[in-house]
Amino acid sequence: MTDRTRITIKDVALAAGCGVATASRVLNKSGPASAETRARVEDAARRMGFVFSATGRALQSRKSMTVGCLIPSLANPVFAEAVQGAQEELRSHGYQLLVASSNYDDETDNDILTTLLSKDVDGLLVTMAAPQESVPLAQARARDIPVCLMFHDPLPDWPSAHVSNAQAAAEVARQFALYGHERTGFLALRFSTSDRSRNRFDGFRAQCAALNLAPPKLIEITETEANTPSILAQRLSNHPDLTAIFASNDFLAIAVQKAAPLMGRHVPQDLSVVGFDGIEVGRLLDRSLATIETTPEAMGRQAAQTLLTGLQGGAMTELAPLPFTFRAGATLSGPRAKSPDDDRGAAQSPSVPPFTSNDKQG
Amino acid sequence: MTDRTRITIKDVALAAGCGVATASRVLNKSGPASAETRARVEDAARRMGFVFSATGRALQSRKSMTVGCLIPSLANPVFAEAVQGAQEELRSHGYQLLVASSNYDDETDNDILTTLLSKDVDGLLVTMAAPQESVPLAQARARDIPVCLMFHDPLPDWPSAHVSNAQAAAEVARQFALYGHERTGFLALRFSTSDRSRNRFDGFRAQCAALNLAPPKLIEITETEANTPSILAQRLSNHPDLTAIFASNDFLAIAVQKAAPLMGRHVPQDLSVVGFDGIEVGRLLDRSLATIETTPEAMGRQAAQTLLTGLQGGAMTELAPLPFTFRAGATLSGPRAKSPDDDRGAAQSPSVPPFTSNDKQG
DNA sequence: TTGTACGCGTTATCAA
DNA sequence: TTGATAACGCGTACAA
Repeated sequence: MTDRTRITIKDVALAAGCGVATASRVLNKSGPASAETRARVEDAARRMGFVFSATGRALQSRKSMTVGCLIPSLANPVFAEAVQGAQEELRSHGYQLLVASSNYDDETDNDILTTLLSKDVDGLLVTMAAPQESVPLAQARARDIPVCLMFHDPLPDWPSAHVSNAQAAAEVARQFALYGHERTGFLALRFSTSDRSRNRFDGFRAQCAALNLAPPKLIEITETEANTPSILAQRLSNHPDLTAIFASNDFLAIAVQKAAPLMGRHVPQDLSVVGFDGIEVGRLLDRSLATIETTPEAMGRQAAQTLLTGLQGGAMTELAPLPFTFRAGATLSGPRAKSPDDDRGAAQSPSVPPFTSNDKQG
Repeated sequence: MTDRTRITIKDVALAAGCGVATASRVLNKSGPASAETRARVEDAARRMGFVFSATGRALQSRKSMTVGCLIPSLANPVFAEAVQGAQEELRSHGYQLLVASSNYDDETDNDILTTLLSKDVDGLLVTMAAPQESVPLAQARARDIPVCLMFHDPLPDWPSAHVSNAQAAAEVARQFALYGHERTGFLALRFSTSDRSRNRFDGFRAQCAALNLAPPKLIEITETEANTPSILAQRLSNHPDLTAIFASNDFLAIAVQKAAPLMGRHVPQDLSVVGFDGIEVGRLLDRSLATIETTPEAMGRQAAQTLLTGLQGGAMTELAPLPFTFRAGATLSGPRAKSPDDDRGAAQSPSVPPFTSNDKQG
């Protein structure tokens, strides 16, 4: 009954008793055709269940209508949501998304980019370890393929959908100062390979200096250390003087909360913790997590929109940073030593409202 | 300097002073070539930064090395993790993943499938509302394109990576019975369009009957209702007699926890709640969520593996269900009325250990 | 209004 | 060992 091979426009033309060019014109509404042949072609196409081959089309038109997307991992909801936003935006403009994740591996980043390039993607959405040094990313540029980064602070050569990591981190320093903290730490995963993490630290350190806080201690840990509360506790107990820790993402902040009791410290009385990202979970926790709230889906959407203008031949200018919000939470209070009569450890509000980056810049 | 157009094998052949066929053989190591020409070709290719066009290849070989993936949403970590698992597995075998999400919309499901088909995907990984009635899915079958479902209970025509929704739900009924609950409810989102939800309800209801519990009340809600605690509380307060609720996923279960206080009921003393999926968050909550724990990443991986055998021409047999675990949590205890001296509402352990599907079947 | 023929980048065939 | 050529499915220039 049904032929098990692909139905091509040639088959349709044959069945409709016309040439392929005519069938193409009818099916694409791209040229003249008599009402009668139009009917015959459309009928045949419908009957046979004809669908265009995007491959043949891509080869001919040099447009694959496909965008490549490279991210560290879909297991992190921050990235998954960004991809979700980008996908929706692109699909509504006829583009499909080729998605691959690197598991935070530098070499895999470039392997994936090379593969995506060979797939003839029309554009690229990228979050990776080292965009500046990536050969395949430079090749994309050389081939005039629009690229938009996500999550990265803007780089000289590449537009990026982002929140200002430095400004957001500075706000954390401000909050710590408001609550009376003086000795703080910055807890980072993959510090050397993540410009996002480094920029957060830089912004944090600069603002600490501006506020006359002690220079923050940088505490780098591995994934294993992060996932093992006892080990994390040990690492943290090397810094008994710190009263507040800024974790470079929410998962790390939550890990600190779990590790704190193991070193005999209570959050927030003995140790305040602030995260980054604002994942939904943070709200639902026993002690709601104080954090910088971002909007990953909007970020993906913005990146996609910029890419679309690039795809249409427009100029891709540097993107304005997306807004972030400092979200107050039960993991941040004044340090016990500094306020001896505050034994309960309940979060005390500082005299200023939570900061929102919207307040500063549109 | 650099030409802004794609470098093809023709360019390489020209530069190496040989024919395209020879260049192809060298670059693919697919045929004979003298050491000397081999060197010239490889050198030219490297110099010019040549990469094969997967499009040209796909057209010629009728293999796109691309797999289409349709899921409801990447914003749900359960699906995102499954995609992550599948992507890793497929990439290690040279396949790329074309990902699209439908936002749980029936029509979009089919639109996306049609698009993926036109992209000449070699295989399909699918979670959708109504696989049985999908025309494009049937077309995939007609074109001999391997398809593996994810999350769906096995259907007559399609293999599916899954946990047994009915068995898992039955285990929840068993737990409720152990704790002395008699009047239970099943809270569902998109009940009519989700076979997963329906199968959970069926399994739950059947086991309730087997255990002489009252038939569970089916409570269907909309997304809006789920996201607004006050409304959800109102909906739930229509069922004051229920002492335990089985929510069709963890997010719903968490929503119930948030809504309960609004109707003056405490979890778990006045109302026990059990979820489904076992998302990481549940563990970290104030009251850890009792739930059915599943392994979405393994599910994606399994689906990908099956698909790979199909891609290699092997037979895709029905898949054994993946293991699930009942995870005890602080949201489940005995009903207050049934154990009047248990005012604290602390979870009391029943006399049997938590169930794991591994115990029953390999 | 219609159809023929070419080229997109690749690989397989086949003759040299 | 090599290279010319056909074919994959499509859109389009061009001729009819």
